[in-house]
Amino acid sequence: MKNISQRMSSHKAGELVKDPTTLVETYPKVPLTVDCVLFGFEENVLKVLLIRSDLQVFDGLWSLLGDNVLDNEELDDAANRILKERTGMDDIYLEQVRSFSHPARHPGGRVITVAYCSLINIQHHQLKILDHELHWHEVQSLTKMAFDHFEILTYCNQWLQKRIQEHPLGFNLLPVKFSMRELQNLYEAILNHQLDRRNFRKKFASMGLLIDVNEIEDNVPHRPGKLYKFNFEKYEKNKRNWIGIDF
Amino acid sequence: MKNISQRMSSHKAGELVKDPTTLVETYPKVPLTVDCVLFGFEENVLKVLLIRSDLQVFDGLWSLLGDNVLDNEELDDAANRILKERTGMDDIYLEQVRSFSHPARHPGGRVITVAYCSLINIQHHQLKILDHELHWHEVQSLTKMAFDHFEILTYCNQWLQKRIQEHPLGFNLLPVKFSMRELQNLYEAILNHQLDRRNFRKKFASMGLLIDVNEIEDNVPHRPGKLYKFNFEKYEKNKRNWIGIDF
DNA sequence: GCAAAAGTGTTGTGAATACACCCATGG
DNA sequence: CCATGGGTGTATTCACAACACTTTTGC
Repeated sequence: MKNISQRMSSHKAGELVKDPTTLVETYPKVPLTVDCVLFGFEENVLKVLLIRSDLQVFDGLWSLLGDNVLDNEELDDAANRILKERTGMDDIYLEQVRSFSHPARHPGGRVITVAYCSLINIQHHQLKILDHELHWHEVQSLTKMAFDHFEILTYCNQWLQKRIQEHPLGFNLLPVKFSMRELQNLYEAILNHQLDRRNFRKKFASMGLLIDVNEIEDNVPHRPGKLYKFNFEKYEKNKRNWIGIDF
Repeated sequence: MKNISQRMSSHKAGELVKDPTTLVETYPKVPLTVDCVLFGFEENVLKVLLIRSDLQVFDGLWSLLGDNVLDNEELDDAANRILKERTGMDDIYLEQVRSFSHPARHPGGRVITVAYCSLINIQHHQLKILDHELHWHEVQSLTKMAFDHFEILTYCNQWLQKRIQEHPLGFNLLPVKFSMRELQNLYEAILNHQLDRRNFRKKFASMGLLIDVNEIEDNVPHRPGKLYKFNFEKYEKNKRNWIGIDF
């Protein structure tokens, strides 16, 4: 396969390429997939939606939800399509994380994949995941998966840990109305770290991004907590710009 | 082109795929390139290394340094290869940023590209860039480029702004020995923001990651500043783990 | 009244900010 | 001696961390 130096020497320096289509036809082509890491939160545990691998070499192992990218399909669209096919939902938080390209990552030959993270509220789509091949798995309990999917999951989990500290992603995993306790449980589960309850509440109170909906928890065997929803509009308006060296 | 539902219906549910190679052969294939955003720093200005596009439709426009990914080549390797071909250097800071996949981003048809950022010290490789098609361009002065490269550059520039505040990347753009003034100029150029000189020095002093090499600047028309080098070993040992909500 | 979690305030410490003067060097 | 930028210190403000008691509800 030609690399750029060889191609460049095939036409005179300074001479312009008139037919880009012919040029592109000389490029090697690779099979490209998107793998979605669908995170959810249930019973105070961070979970990920997995499917049993249908490859015999990975017999019994779990894999991420992936599919090949279609002709002329944007990667974002491919990820949204997979999400829709699996959960029936659209308008879901979804973000590209990174590409994985180890030549031997797929037993069927060279396949490059682009990992996407999505955070979904498990309550909101329980209907579609009755398919017995799909399963919400505790993130912490996984060690081995099909392909390089464990590596991808680990990377996305770290990405999520960092991301959730700087952006209000967590609210996508919670019900629209949630208690402070639920919010804190979510952060503790994702960060895998205990947080001081008073300081946590103080922090969110001082941000002024939670709206008290004047409702309280129901059916709890103790004093019910107040419910809040997140003020996405205010957040979008006041997004801060970071200046500050910190490492 | 088949998507996953169609493929899945072509073999019985529960039946395992025995020949992954045949499966992969059914995947659509796309031309894949890597584009390197090579940042440099000179005359207190952030620059990027560009080449004149050799496509006629982009006549006169500048483009990033890119090349197609070779068969069985890792993306990281492709990026390093391009870097080596263009600057003659290896062991350079290089990181994958994200993929760009708009179907019409390349006039020759569907080409997906993965953007990499690299930070290089302009002084260290002046020899190889005498090629008249290569040029260090001020990042701030660019508005229009070939392909979607202006979009990629803008994205990478923002990525760099964030990254440099949390990781000691900046030192890759400076000479091994540098003055506090040079360091601050670099940060101000990248962040596009003035910083208080005393607080900047205090911050870096308190981190304890700068080694005083007991040398001073030369040939400056004023009191010469002390020179430092960055203590990469100490940084690697003490890398901090972030816990803290901030948005 | 007991268990269980909600709700709340203060204090200390360290970091970021704002700000002004003297010093060393070259010309 | 003058111009230029190097080098330093302090006071204030703010954010974070640590920490304990009272309140409300279900049972």
